[in-house]
Amino acid sequence: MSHFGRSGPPDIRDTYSLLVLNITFRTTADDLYPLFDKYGKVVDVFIPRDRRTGDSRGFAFVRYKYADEAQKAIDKLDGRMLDGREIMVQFAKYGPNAEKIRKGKVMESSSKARGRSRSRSPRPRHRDDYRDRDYRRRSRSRSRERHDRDRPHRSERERYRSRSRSASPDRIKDRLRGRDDVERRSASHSDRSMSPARHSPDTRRSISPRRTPPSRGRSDDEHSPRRDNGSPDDKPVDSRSPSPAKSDADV
DNA sequence: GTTGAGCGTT
Repeated sequence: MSHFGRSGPPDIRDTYSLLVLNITFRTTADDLYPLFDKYGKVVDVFIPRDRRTGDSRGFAFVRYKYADEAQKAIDKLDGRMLDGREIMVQFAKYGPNAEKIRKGKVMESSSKARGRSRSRSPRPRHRDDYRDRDYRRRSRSRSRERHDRDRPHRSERERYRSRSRSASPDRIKDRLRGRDDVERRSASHSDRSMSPARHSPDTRRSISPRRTPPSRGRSDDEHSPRRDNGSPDDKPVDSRSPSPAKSDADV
């Protein structure tokens, strides 16, 4: 898409990766290519996008063939106003495949680079953690995260349970309230009846398209569809010392 | 329709 119609990285043997930050969410590689290409030979321009929405994340990667050109672009494009926003251009530090990058230059597996890389790593673990979180959360915008957190969406499962009223622990609570339960139920009924959405059959489907799946409903119902259990054979260590485990716990 | 610190893909 953003690779000029090509797929995947073209070729990174001796290219300098530049990181462009603070760009607008509408900025595309095509917009950055002519801008950066003016200061040097741009090998490729890539803009990470969200896999869910496909929207730009707000930064792009520009690959230069020579460092002098890249440096020049940084000096010229860094701080430039783009679409009403000041963009920041700097050398990329971490490669897509954790390759050895020095000063934004992508070098092949060099033995000497490895030794130096060790002492030249001020904060490598910080990045690893960030990447893991990124893949899991996939949320780039902090505001959005805060927004989601603001909303105690509770687990969808809990919501469903409240409506289904088929929970065992809830039963105890209901008994304590007794009449409250009746009233609540009545209100729920009234509320449901008042729901105009019920009028539309299409809306009903929109309410929970992936909820209440007759096929895998059982699995989703369970809090832990995947667990270590199931195949104890997978853990030979347990079989080796099943007894001492308790001893250690006591101590 | 929103957002704004950061580091990447078939």
